[in-house]
Amino acid sequence: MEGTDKKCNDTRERLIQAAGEVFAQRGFKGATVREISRCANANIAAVNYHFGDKEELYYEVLKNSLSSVMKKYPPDLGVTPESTPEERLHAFIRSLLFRVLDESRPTWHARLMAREIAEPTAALDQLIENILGPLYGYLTVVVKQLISDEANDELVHNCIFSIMGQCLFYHNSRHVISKLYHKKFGPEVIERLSTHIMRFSIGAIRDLGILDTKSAKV
Amino acid sequence: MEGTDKKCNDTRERLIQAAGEVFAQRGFKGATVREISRCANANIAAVNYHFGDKEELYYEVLKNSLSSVMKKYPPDLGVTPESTPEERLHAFIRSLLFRVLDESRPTWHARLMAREIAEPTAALDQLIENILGPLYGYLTVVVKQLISDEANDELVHNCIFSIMGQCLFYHNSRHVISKLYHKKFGPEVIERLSTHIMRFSIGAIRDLGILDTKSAKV
Amino acid sequence: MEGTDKKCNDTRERLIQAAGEVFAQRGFKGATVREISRCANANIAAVNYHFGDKEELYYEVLKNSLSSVMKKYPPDLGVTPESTPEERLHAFIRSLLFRVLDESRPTWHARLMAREIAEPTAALDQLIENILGPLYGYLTVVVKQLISDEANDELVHNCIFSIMGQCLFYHNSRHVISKLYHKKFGPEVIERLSTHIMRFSIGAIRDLGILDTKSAKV
Amino acid sequence: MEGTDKKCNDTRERLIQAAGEVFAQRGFKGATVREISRCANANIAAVNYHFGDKEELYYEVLKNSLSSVMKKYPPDLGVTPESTPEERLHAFIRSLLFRVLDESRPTWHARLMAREIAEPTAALDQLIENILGPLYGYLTVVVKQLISDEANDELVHNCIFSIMGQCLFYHNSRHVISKLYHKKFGPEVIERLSTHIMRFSIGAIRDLGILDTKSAKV
DNA sequence: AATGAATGAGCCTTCATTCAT
DNA sequence: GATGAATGAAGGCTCATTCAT
Repeated sequence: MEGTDKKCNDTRERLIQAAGEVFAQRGFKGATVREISRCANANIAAVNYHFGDKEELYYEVLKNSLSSVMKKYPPDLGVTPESTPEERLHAFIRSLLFRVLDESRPTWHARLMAREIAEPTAALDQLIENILGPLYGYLTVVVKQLISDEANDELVHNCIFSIMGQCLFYHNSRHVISKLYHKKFGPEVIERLSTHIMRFSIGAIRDLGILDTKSAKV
Repeated sequence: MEGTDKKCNDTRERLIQAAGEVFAQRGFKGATVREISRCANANIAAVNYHFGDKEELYYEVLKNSLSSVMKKYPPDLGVTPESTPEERLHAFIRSLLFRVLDESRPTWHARLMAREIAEPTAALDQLIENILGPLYGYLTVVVKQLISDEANDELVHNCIFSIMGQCLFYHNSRHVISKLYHKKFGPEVIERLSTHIMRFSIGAIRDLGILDTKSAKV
Repeated sequence: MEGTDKKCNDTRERLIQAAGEVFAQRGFKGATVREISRCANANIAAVNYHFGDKEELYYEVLKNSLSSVMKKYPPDLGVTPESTPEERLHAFIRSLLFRVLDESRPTWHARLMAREIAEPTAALDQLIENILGPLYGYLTVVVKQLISDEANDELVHNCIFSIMGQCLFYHNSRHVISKLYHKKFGPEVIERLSTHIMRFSIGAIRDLGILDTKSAKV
Repeated sequence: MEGTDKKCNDTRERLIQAAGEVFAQRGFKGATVREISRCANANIAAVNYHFGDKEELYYEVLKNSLSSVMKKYPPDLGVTPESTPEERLHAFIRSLLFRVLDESRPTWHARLMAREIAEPTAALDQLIENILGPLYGYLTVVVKQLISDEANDELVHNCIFSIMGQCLFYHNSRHVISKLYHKKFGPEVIERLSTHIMRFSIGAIRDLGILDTKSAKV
């Protein structure tokens, strides 16, 4: 009994893993059920048997991705209650960069989400609710601490976008960067990039914070 | 006389325009020759007649896009020889944001390029050589002027990426942003965003420049 | 048990039979996958599923044809070890004529080979290696026995070609013959033709053999 | 005036020549109007303009071929009124072999006819009436002279077929021959082949003639 | 529960032909 | 008279899906 269940869950699980890889690499349209099945060492009908159709498989993959990522990378990864806002920001950036750039591990989770962000399907809402919303919320708190709790909302949003944009850029433009500057994103490089983005952002926020405080006073 | 030319070039031109829209919206794989032909009010065989095949049409669209964009938005758009580096940076950011975000005009050019950047085809090299290379080069000069002509190369690159990342973020994450913050990117909003990115970046660069100068002195 | 196998092999087999007919009648280019599928009572995608593509189906048909023909018509069909060379030659001619002309059975095998001989594809090598080579080899032995074991090689080849040519003519020119002489190739006619070719060839070979023996003596 | 006519007839003539080559090489189905037009340095619409459609062009090519061949190779080529039947037969065979095998000249005429014989179109009747009928008729006379004027009709026909078959074999099986025996058909080889066929046939006919005369006497 | 076979819609492309000048 | 553009039917093939076991 357990054997069959195991076999069955095994196939299901292998399909999700394989589909994750393939969807992340080729996109929803570019991925074929045949390739996914082959990568998962499963029958071609297995996808429809286990998930109904290709689209449902995609949602399942994304859902699986969300819970997996939420477990592995809590938003406050590596910070203690006593950490300064600067430390929190650095940890946030570092964590995001590693998730998005490190290709030494099977990181199709982040790459798949990047795809979903750029070209949303019906699953975007789930992604926002479970991952992106909390992520942006956490970053909002950190940025507010850096500026001032009474900071102008628009300014805070803009700062968040500036930080997120810097991080995601390295993923979205990775092909151009590697063609233009022959750069590969090994762990040390990622480490230095995260330091740069942290400094760049903190310098900027301090500057803007002063302006904001002034204008707020007026 | 004009009639024949017009008729003949007309179909070809209509195909390019239609293909631009469809490729930008659905990607190369997702786009179908049938839809493109229909949008262009052309026969389905017209694509093959004028361009040989779908791939060649795609290249032609991109090439057309390049020259069109290069004409409309020269890298130093709106600056005079006497402009300060800050003014140049602002102009650069503003121009980039408008190209990428303004949906009041048929802006498939920029959207198509964003696709090509995220998921390159064989045409990426052309795009880099004709557009992205010069763009990054121009920005490099401006950033160097802001920091110091002898600035550390890695620092300069990182700053460029930070600026580009902030701008492109609004395109790549537009769906998420509009869902999370119900923001639409009208002209005034874009104007304010560009001011923000300019200030954010200049504040940061000054900060980093001081650090860099110090370390250089050591 | 038998049911599943039967159903499954059935479609594949039906496709091969139907493709044989259609290829033999219309040639590789003239045949359409749609017509083959229809003749085989199969879905149009079945060809792709079972054989990959049209070309691979063609090879499979020809390969199937080879083994089928080799089983039914061994080169020494109907002769005993004690048969005289004349009897062997008659049996050879008779067998070849029946294979090529008898339209009372589905003889697309021979007609398909005739096509392949006249307008070869990449599959010609297989045909030569498995069928034509042995066939010509067997005929060579018989002709050598009729002339002399030390017969001039060129003479032997020429005699083989003369014999083969006489036989194949009735296939290649069948339309012209039936228009000019209103001849249909029923079994008795084929029987008489084979007798004619046998006599014609033996008379000729004896004549030439005498000449050859003389010149060899000189 | 003459210029335009010349130009016009020129195009028409070039189309026929080009179509002859292409039809002979690829067959009716395999040939494309585009390739023919290109080979003839003509516009793609020229075929339909001058001939109505592809099929009509084919007929025109064949008709042209007939008259051209009839002029160049009269059935009694190279024989005098005093020639013996043996000399006539040799001349006939030699002429046929050269027409069919000699690839040093543009001999698409014969190759096209060979195609038409193997896979007739509606134009076969013309071919038979104008070329093949007279050809077979001439050969009938020669063979009758060799046997006896009162020879059995069936025997005469069979002998004709045996002779024609030997000749055409070298064309129809040329690919197999060159693969099996690495033979190329240069002028000297053709010369020797025609001598062989002549001897082979005359030897055979004499033999059969004796038999026939005997049976006729009975 | 799980599979290999079968399906039909839809893809890009090629073709002979016709149209408008 | 002659041409380049445009047409639509049909080609081979791929795909996600369903069927029959």
